[in-house]
Amino acid sequence: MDNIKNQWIKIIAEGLAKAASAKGLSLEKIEKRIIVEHPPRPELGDLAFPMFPFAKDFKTAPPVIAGLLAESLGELEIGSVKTAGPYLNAFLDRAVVAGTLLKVVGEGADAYGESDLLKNQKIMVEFSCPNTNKPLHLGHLRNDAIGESISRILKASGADIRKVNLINNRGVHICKSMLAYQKFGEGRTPESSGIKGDHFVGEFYVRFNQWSKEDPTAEEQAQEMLRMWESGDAEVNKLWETMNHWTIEGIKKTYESTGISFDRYYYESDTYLSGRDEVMRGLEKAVFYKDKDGSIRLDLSDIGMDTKVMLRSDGTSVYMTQDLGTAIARHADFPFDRLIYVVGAEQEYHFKVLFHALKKLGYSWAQMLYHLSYGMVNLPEGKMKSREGTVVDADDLLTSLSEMVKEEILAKERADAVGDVDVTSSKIALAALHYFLLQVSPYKDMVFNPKESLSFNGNTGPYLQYMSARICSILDKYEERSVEFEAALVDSSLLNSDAEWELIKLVLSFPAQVKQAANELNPSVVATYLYDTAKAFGRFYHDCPILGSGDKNLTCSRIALTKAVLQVLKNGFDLVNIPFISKM
RNA sequence: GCAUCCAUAGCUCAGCUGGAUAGAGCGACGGACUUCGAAUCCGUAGGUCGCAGGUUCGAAUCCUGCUGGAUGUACCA
Repeated sequence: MDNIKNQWIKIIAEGLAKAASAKGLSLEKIEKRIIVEHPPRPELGDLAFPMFPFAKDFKTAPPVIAGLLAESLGELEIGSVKTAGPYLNAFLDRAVVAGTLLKVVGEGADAYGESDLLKNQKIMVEFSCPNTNKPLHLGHLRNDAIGESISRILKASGADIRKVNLINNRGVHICKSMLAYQKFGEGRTPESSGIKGDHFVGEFYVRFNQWSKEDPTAEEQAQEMLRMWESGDAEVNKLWETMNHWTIEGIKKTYESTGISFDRYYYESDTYLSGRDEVMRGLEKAVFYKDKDGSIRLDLSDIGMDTKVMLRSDGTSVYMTQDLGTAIARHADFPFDRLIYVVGAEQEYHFKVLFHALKKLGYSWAQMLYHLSYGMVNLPEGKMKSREGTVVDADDLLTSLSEMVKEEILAKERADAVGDVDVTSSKIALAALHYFLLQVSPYKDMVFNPKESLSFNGNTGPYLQYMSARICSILDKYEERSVEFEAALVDSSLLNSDAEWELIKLVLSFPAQVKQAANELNPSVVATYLYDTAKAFGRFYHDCPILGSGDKNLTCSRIALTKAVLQVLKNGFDLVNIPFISKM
């Protein structure tokens, strides 16, 4: 589609130049000034060229220029033009375009949509970053969905991607669940109690908060445990290792069930020490300074901010300390051209300071760091609050979604057709969830209504899956009846109805959509595109009988188009982590 | 207080570097299954694009101010 647009820009530029010289005028940088748009309604044409920008050159009204241009263009081989007020609209030659489509998106074109936009670029993407004291919640699911999808989109754009996680496994909040386990655990384990590890540990975190209400020394005891941990106390460390393992194993199971993966895990417990060393070096180099209160700080007055603590007065680390260490370790491991932190908008200040600190420390790559800031997930009743117990647990949500899907499958009596009902249910549930989370622009806050928003009708993930499943079923039938169509030929000129034409244009615009998503770091571009395409297919197969078209060649051509649509849906699903299923 | 972000249909969201009559879904109402699975399709109703200025031939989009909301402004993460 890009090629087609560029061809037209050249033609329009030549036409304008000709029209201008006929009036004794000469235009400069015509091609760059030409704007290509899509007319608001398809019957107006396929491409639109507004003439407003040339009004001053010609010293005439845009509608007149459009007329002059149409005249100077005359008859064209690649389509036709028509004036519409101040616009010159182009109608593409449908047969030619359809022909190129079928060539480009042949069967098995798994690479369709990929580009070399970011060729030779090393990009690291950090996302998820859970604490090891409780299981994942809905907020993490948005983070995971964005991180995974962005990584896939950038990879499809040619980048060398490294997905990384950072496990927040140290600090007083971790000690709280450990302490509660010591007090109330009675030696139980996730295995012995039959509870997933992260949930098991999470229960003790909740237990601590209950206990701390009864016992005023609880907080103090947790602090003491942190000191013991930092000083390397063997017993505390053993407990820490055990409980961390439980949580991480549990969280990894959630990743597995949501299709999220990482190339490398970093652990805060490994990086906070190197971060501390880095702060000390920064102190020597006078990048940081020692405050009167004994803490080591960074002066941010040069960027209009206050000061920020890099290391506590007692020498222990803060969040900033370990993030410095982590960033440096990462660049050593994988010399990235870009590092994208997928982290909530509430941490914008933190990253501003982090990036500035690294710059001041002399790391030239500090300017390659980017905070992909995303908004909160709220509930219809308001914010999720752990104190009020309104936090939506990730595993629980996935389970209840799957249950809802399963009921639907049974109600529609599709159980026999889909094969394994549970597997299919969870795949559909995942599609509902991921589509819902990714269809919203990342930077915006969003409302998650578990009851209404995750319906399986309309603008949803399951709708997309439904359309692709329908395609599969049509293609199966076509194969079954292949004898009937043996001698048929694909003839792109037969695909000339409006429904087919809209579909063809959509399929051809897929690579451009992926590029846009990569440039904007915005998976919702792909999500929206997939919905538009699925919807256009829905219209097409209602309007245009495929197997029963009454003409072998037409059927064969429509099958080729249908296959192209399936290919685009498949490739697009992968970018937004929606499982492809052939039956539902 | 200051800083950043957000405000589009009853609800949830799209709207590309400014361009033609602002679009979907849900919900409401009305149609379409003896014909490729109706988790579908088609139609109707529903909008002062928060308010007020400005730039421009032209603004939902860019600028300024205001109102409302979110977040941040920790030796928490």
